[in-house]
Amino acid sequence: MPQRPSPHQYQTARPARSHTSRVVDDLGLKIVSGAQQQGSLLPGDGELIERYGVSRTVLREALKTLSAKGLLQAKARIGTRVRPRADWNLFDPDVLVWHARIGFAPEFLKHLGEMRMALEPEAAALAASRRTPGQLQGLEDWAGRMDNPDIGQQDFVDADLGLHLAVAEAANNPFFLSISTLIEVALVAMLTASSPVESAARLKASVAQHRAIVDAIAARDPDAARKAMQAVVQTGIDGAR
Amino acid sequence: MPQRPSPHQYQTARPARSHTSRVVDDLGLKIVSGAQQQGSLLPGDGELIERYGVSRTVLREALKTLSAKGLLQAKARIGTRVRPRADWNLFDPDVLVWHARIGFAPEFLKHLGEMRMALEPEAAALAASRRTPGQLQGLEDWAGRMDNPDIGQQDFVDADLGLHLAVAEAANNPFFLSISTLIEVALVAMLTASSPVESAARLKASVAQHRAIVDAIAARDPDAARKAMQAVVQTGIDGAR
DNA sequence: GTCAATAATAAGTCATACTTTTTATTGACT
DNA sequence: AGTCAATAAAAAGTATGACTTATTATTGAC
Repeated sequence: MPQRPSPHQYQTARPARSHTSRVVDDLGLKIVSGAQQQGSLLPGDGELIERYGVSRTVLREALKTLSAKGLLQAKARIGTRVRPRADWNLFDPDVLVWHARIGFAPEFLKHLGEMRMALEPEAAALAASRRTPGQLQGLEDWAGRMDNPDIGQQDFVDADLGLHLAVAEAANNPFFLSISTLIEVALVAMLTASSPVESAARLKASVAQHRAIVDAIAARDPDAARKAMQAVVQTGIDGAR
Repeated sequence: MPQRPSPHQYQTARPARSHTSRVVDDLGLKIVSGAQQQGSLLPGDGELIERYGVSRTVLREALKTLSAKGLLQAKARIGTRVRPRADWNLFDPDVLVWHARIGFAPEFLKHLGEMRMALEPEAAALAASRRTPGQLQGLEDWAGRMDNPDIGQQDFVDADLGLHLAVAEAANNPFFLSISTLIEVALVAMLTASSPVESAARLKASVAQHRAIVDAIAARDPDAARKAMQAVVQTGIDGAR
């Protein structure tokens, strides 16, 4: 049973409101949600052109975009099929946001948590050995923002997210940059799934956990950084139940 | 100094030799290789249409595909720019294969190794707790194939790759399926970078290491599986140095 | 019953004209 | 001189219609 979608505004939310992106968005959402099933054949151009009230040009460019993300495959004489989920590029920011928009099924939440547990602790460990002085300063700043006692709910989430993204960046490995949207979606998903109003005690504990990550990175201690991040991610997973 | 590209045939190698895919391929390679620099403006349609000898339709669909992968961004009145590498979807199979085709810079090899080290041990740990009987059988089969004393070079690589992909699949988490191409590219990269003819002793050691992974997964021992996979990946990284 | 010619279908391509968005320029007005 | 709004220009975006190619199913000869 999917949780309700969160009101969070994802970075990926494109202001590009062209006809093409409207069609991409709607079809992408239909596919990810299962309204257009895996392996199924899309309606022919004629029907889709009529459904969306666009030209063949727009429709084809939209299908090209979805094909590029692994969601569709066109074959002559057959038509355009929805590819099996195993072929989707789940790390694609759009695909991730579509998953977020349909609400988070517990199963999906679990899978997201497992990815965070694989990636973020390693990112923290790498950051500990490779962070630049400037990156460390950025991390300290984010930790400082979280530590503000009368911080609002939204600002806390932003600071939390900012810190995690800063860790990923400080790993100085471009692959960890590519998972920024995954971190964003996963973190927001877990915070959304947990109680909307966290107790002051829990907030304080969270701040301390995050501070431990930054301290370990400051001390250039990869193992401590990894452990500290594992604790944070585990807390997030537990909170989301 | 990039290593030479390997002769390996990647799964992603599309037989789709349409005009569009030719343009996508060529431009994608130019961008990834840096021949078309990050942040730079692409030539106007007129010039690209002439360069590739295609229609505007084909050119636009190619640009849409590259935009979908995060490589390009179009803005009215400005033109189409190559986005900074931080925005590329490095997990996209095509983007990965383009990286492979230009040869592996030591830096890129290091980053790939770090990703493997983050992902594969966790996949092995998850597989240990979640693998189905059928998946276990598949793993045993791959290990058996590697163990053949008079196996050829190519068949050994195939079995090696097959086993790693089977572990990722047995994690029963769709995100780990999405990194199949990453595993493939990284593994081939490391085998390519290491000595082309491995000694019999090293091959035997490799077989034993892989067997340990399968045994741990069979025994439903996540920690042992994680450790065994870490050893394998570390060996690959060391060999590539 | 096999196999090759062929018909049918949907994707792919081309050419052209037009619309919208965004930025730079121009020129009036304070 | 400096501000600001009207306007021009450039490039992306959209629309339309006709045509080509690839692939599969059908047909018919052997």
